[in-house]
Amino acid sequence: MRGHVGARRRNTWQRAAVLQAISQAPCHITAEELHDRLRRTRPIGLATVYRALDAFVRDGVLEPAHVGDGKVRYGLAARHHDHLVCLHCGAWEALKACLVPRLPRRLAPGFKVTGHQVEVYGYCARCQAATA
Amino acid sequence: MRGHVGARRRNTWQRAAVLQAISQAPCHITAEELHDRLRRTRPIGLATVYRALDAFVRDGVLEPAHVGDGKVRYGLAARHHDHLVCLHCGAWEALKACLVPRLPRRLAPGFKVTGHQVEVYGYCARCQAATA
DNA sequence: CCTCAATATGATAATCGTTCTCGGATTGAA
DNA sequence: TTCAATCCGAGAACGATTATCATATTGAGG
Repeated sequence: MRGHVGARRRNTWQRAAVLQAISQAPCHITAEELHDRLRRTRPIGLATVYRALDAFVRDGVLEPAHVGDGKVRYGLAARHHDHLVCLHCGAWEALKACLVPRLPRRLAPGFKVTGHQVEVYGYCARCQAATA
Repeated sequence: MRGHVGARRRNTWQRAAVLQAISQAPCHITAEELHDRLRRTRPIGLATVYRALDAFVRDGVLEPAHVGDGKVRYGLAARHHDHLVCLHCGAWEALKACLVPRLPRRLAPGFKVTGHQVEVYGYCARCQAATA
């Protein structure tokens, strides 16, 4: 990783576009999906998208989420990142309700909490039916 | 993914070794770490380790955990998978206490919950000090 | 105890998300 | 306007995981 938490960022249309696209996405989105959307308007490099996402995460604007499919998804830091994940087929869906409404502010000495993500594991209805 | 939830599994020393090594590990472990440990005793293929892990996850014996470093960690399904993750340097540490003691059994129609993982995001003490 | 089809293993190639490299373009403070 | 710091884009490199495939093992049935 490079840069600093409070490092000076330059304003470029690429970063503005990344942030705007993410804020308009219905839910968490991958770097590649973001790249595809942005490219429909103007040419933009994939590496640039990744760099912008990394910078926003460092600045606390975006938060990453993992669903176990090998891709990192990004969303605004204020949004929830709770998912149901099927251990059999890997299918996942976002949960509307937040499972951890009151997160302790001091979980470890000096650690400043800014957000969280919950992955709930189990078996989806379809996989259960297929093996009943 | 291959295999079935209730598929017939054969007993091989490789799978037994994988399960034993994981149950003895102090905390969540990656496939590569597992492979290195197992290889100290007997030769075993990395692909075999991955296949065994996948099978155990499908059978509900193991659960995956993600810390955002691009590697999947595995642990017994009963264990907690709560982590503090620094958004700046990527450092992480496991939490002893479980943040979601009472998970609702019915989050979605037909979904059978077996476990969960919480990632708490923020900034570690060192990164805060470095940019104060 | 044998047979044999189903399944597992291992070495390695392939995949694919992500990061790195580097020459050239932009930004913004002075 | 100047210019150093920073960013961009294209593609190579990287690394974790998965696929391939020939061979070996397992275990239910005879």
